[in-house]
Amino acid sequence: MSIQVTLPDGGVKVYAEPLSISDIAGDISRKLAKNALGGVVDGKVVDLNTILDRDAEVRILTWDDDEGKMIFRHSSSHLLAEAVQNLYPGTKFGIGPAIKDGFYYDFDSPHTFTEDDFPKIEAEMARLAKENSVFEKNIVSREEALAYFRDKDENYKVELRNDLPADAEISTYKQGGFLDLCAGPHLPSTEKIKAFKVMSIAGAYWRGDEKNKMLQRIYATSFPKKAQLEEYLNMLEEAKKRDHRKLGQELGLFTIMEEGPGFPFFLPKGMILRNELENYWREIHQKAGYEEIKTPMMLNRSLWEQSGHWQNYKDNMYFTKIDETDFAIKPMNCPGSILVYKHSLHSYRDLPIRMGELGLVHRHEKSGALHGLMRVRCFTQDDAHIFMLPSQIKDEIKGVISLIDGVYKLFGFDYHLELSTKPEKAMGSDEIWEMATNALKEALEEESLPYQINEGDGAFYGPKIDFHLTDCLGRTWQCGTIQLDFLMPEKFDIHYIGEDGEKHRPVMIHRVAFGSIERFIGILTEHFAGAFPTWLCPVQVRLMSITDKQLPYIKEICDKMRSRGIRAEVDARNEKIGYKLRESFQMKIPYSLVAGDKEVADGTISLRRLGKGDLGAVNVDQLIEDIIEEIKERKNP
RNA sequence: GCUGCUGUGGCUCAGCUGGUAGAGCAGCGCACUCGUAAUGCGCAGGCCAGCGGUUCGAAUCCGCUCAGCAGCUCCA
Repeated sequence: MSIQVTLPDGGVKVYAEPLSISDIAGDISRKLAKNALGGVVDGKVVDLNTILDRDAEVRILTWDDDEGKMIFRHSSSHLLAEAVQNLYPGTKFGIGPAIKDGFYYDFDSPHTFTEDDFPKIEAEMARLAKENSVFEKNIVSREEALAYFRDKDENYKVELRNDLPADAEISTYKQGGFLDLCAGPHLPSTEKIKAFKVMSIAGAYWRGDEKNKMLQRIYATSFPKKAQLEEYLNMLEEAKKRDHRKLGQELGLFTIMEEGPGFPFFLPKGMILRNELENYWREIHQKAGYEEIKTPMMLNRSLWEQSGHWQNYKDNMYFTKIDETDFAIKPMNCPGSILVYKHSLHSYRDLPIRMGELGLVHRHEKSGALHGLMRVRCFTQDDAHIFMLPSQIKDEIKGVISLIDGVYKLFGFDYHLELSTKPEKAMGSDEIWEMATNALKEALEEESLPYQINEGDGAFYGPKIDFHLTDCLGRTWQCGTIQLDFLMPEKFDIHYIGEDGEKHRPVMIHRVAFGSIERFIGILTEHFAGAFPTWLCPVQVRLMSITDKQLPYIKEICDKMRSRGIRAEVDARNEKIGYKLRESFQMKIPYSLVAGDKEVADGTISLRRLGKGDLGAVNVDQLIEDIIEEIKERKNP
């Protein structure tokens, strides 16, 4: 008998006797043996010490593989649980999975954890890791599992065990003095876990259900090397510096006051940025054949009942009364757009009709959900609704995809697509849903765009394509969405007159590119760390003089720039040049221009470009043309 | 909404175990007229989130409310 192992590169190794994944790694190279964290056998992730006794395709997992990281972090979470078990007797255990960037474990403990406990927990974890306990796997019967955890009064584990399918193989892993109900896989032993840090503590509902008890969740992260942990912590620091709430405050873009929780105020500087975004938006939509409308912020309740929003979202809507009649503040723009469509008759020749609206919507978000500009109670959707013939669906979807693609490319965002399918609270028949979902799929496939399926995450009236963009720190944000809708046209009984002179039902697309302008500004702020492209900058140029003597000279240049549409200002304060420059940099102003006697004599100006240092004296007129060009082209820094 | 934490001048923060507020920055004034990330001096600015309680006395202790932060839940 021999065992044939096929490796990812297509290479085949033949072994005479059963052997472990770890042995295979060792046979490939010493380095791989050292770095191996687990394996994949015929597509299944397994422990490194799993014995292979048959032919299989094998891949060795290291830290470079996502699955490898998951194994490492999952084992780390068991280490955390063991530390907590030792330090805080009486604690019951929930679940402890690996997540992106780390892991957590949920505890139900008589002790209330605080940050002060972190060093103690870390020290205990370090002690346990050094003991290099082996992760022992045991297959147990349902009864054994039940008996063990019931005896220990581990009611959460008992619940988990009870919910496992009757034919499921139940396994436990034990390292040191900690035994957990766990499917694995795990590291061979704890010694590889060299660098870890307890990050935070937070409440979390048992099994993610807000009806259940809230447990204490300890978040932590771990790495094979100390340097990697340091790097990760530095990245977090960087993200913290870029926090749009902090930068929004420092740069004077927006503020949120106690008087209006979740209702942001845009300050003059933020308003400039916002208007620039909206100008850009109007420009590209006008080119793409959209018309712009504005619909009322408050409309009769019956409209929302007709659309289905009342039934689905009334708890998150704001209401008021006018003369005994209920009105709702709009949480969405589509019913308004539909009324505009209905307002006149449409011929098939007029379709598609693309109606855009920068619509201010209000939604009652729970107080705990609010977060700067990212999650607010009123925001502006850069919305549009396309009414079209069924035959136009694919082309319109492609058109929208290309429009949104252009928006993200402009800011240098990468993105990926997700297709969200029928949710539980969907309206409409399965046939309609299938038709709509297939239309979206076909459009994506014809454009050869890769996408993931996001099962059950569609809107109640239709499936959607979501754009998830990645910022420069690698974080992802869901922004654009394209929703295909056969239902609203029916609910609102809208139609067009076809070639045959009869009434027909149009199909609708709902779509946004920015998503929420407020949120997009938040994302841009973090993406650019406040150093926006010049075209978006509230102040594009700041002029300063060495002494008061050159003030008239820079004022003249400032006027010239302003007359050409550049947002320039003079810092006329009687301060040293270093002081004035410092503030200019802190305000992330792209162009800092300095004039002393030399520049006045030569008719030049000294240029210091944000992030590029002192560029020396330049010709003023040429500089003006360059800046105008940069703004016009909407170049990135 | 839930769990935990926080709330002091425009901003960032100090204020030990309760004795009725302090700094830096920003602002204003004066002097200096200066070459690429903070010139010096002076002035002004706070019912310590709000309400109630304990106490001879509360920014400090307790309760409630509001707001914020980190998660959870939710996000058409």
